[in-house]
Amino acid sequence: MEKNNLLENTEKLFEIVAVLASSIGQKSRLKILQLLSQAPRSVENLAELSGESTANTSQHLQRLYKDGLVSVHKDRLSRIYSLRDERIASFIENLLDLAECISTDYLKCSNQITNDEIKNQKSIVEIIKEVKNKKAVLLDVRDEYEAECSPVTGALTIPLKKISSRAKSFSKSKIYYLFCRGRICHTASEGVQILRKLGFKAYRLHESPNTLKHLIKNDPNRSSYV
Amino acid sequence: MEKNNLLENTEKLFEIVAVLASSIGQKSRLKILQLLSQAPRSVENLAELSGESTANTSQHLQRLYKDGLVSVHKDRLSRIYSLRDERIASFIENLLDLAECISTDYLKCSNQITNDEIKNQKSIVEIIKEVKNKKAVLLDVRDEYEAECSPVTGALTIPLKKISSRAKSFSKSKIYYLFCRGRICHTASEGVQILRKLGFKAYRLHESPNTLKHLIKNDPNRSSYV
DNA sequence: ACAGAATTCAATAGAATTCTTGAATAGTCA
DNA sequence: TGACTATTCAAGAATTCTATTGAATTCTGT
Repeated sequence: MEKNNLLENTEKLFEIVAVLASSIGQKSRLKILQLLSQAPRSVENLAELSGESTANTSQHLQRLYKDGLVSVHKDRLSRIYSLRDERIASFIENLLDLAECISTDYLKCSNQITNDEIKNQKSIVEIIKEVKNKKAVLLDVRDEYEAECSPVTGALTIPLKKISSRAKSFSKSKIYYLFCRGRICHTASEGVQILRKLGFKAYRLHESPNTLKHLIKNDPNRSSYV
Repeated sequence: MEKNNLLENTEKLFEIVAVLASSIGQKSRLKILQLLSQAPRSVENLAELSGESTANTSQHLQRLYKDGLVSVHKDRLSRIYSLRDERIASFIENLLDLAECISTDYLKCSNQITNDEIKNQKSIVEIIKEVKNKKAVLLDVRDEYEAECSPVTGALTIPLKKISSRAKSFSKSKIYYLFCRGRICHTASEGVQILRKLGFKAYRLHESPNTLKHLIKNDPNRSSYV
């Protein structure tokens, strides 16, 4: 009897975890979660950004809600969805890391301007030190709304669109480290291309805003940020 | 042109990650992965343990293989599948943690004898210290094969079946911490019930063997284990 | 109260997944 | 070689998932 209960519980647990994973395991929903990990958004907004229809997006959001991944609040006519827990964002990053170490070919794609070039020479911690010492600049190239909603202390926010105009005030002696939504987003790569054409030293970081935020926070020498 | 490539890459990445997550997000496959994170096993073996048909298990294994989660080698007539990377095991643990913090009701199930009771009083690190100081005993109640394949240094292996007979040599003054495959397995709970009926102080740990192994390894005072 | 906006609902068609069955294959061991 | 074993293959039925459409709902602001 007791044993049966335990078995049932185990079954239930497997079920719950499987549902959770399969909730994430769908392209449209993954996109939505990726967007929400940057900033809260309305249904219409998410639909537009993910390129799906509104009704479809709404349905996916309802599933994500049911599975406990997102929360909602109302703002006038709209319903604003957000990630229910910050840990979901880091979990998805985790998933990307796993994909990286598992999938053999997927990231070998050609024209990526990443921190791979410098990865083995400089650790992200070193880079943050450089930024702190004003030898380098951390550039957040996401749009203003996202940068505002999940800000990275110590980073300069310059949305991709404005980067070429703002570059006039840049220094050729500094190194520019660009980041966007993280590994799955390529905005920063575009920014790097632009800056390099203009003759600056620019690299892309794969780390997500969230990761960077925490890395900066835990930097023992972070006093100069405050 | 370049921009399109980047967009395609992004799409591809979403796809890859979604496939990976949905590969994990299915009950039978999750079970298989959970089993494989303890020890390598043959198809027939996995089928039996997970309660699915052989053909079905074989098919799931093929999908897991295609998605890069498991590897195979032959041993006489059988094909022995194993987890392709240790990180997959910790990723799944991660997933379980996420489920824990997200799902509101799932773990409130009644008759669980867990380390919840002691969680807020003792951290797992303290428990390991107790074990080191011989005040407590760490009991691995998985079967011999699994315990042998993913051993935890410092733990005493006593499979559930043998626990009541082996308990004769136990001490009433010590605390017994039991663990099994981790959070999703309830063998340790059964063991706790048995030991308590016999009058011993027994608790279940939720941590997986892998986690415990690492915790013990990183214990600064681990010298006494060697 | 009413026009309009944002979202959800309901129904459906098409696609994909999962499990089952029974046969086919490949390899072992005597 | 030939019986046997473990696994895979192939085909199909049942189920579930996804995207689409257009209507219904709910709420805002006037």
